[in-house]
Amino acid sequence: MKPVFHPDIEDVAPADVFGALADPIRLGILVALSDLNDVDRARCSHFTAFASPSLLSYHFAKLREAGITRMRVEGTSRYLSIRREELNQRFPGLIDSVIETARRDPNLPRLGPEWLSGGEQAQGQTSSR
Amino acid sequence: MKPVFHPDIEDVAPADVFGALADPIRLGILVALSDLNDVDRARCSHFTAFASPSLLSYHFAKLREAGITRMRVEGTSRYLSIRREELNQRFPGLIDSVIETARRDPNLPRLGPEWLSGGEQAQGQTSSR
DNA sequence: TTCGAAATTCAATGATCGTTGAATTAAGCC
DNA sequence: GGCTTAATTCAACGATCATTGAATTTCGAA
Repeated sequence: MKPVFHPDIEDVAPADVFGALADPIRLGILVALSDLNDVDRARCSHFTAFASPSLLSYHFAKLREAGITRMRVEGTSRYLSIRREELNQRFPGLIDSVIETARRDPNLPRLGPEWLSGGEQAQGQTSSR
Repeated sequence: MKPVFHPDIEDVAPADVFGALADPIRLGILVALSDLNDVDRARCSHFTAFASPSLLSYHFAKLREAGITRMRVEGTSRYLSIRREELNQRFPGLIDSVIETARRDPNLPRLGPEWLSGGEQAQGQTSSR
């Protein structure tokens, strides 16, 4: 499997980053990734409530191409995470205040509690559905 | 003169702010406003090196409508400033890390030194031009 | 009252954006 | 092999974007 393109963090311009943040769905994804205590627990399919699969693919690509997220391929699944260390090295403090700002926005799409809590339980459907 | 529309800061969404920041010219304007020690010393015409007058008008409007800048009308001139207190109240810490991030970008348009230093001298042309 | 400077408005352009839905790829499993 | 699931790709759409250049508004000063 071809392992997805990620830009070198030094090639990312501030305007590109802000462009990628200029959308409620993408801000929702970013907050959700942050809520997942980060690394590699977020499969793309966790976000089906946010938008259709093809639209999600589009938004994932935007975030990735702007240097904000990393995507790890494993089988037919993809795992997302925020490129925290690199972002903090290149734009110190920025990503945290962005996430903090987005987290306070009540109009962003949010992850259901079934994905949040610990992350260790079996991931079958929850009662109501 | 009709005194220009400014959105209530509470009506500004994070995604709107990031949208307004997703452009090098606007980031350049923002950094320049910040460099001008803020309040009300920045006339629109200070930015003629950044773009054509009509394009500048367009970018000024974007920043203003996103709640980032304030525009004070005085005669035929307009004075720009950053809505710092309001932004900090609504999105604590955000605008400072945005400006700090933008300030480090070497590719943004910048103000010539004739506008910067003290701001008290006569504003005639500088030697070379 | 005419002139000039400051800035905006307007119409037009090509580019990019967000969204849809259908088709496609790729891997794991019976 | 043939399903099923995960996710992407592609073509299309209308909307918004950045940019241009010409016309317009507004005010102050000669």
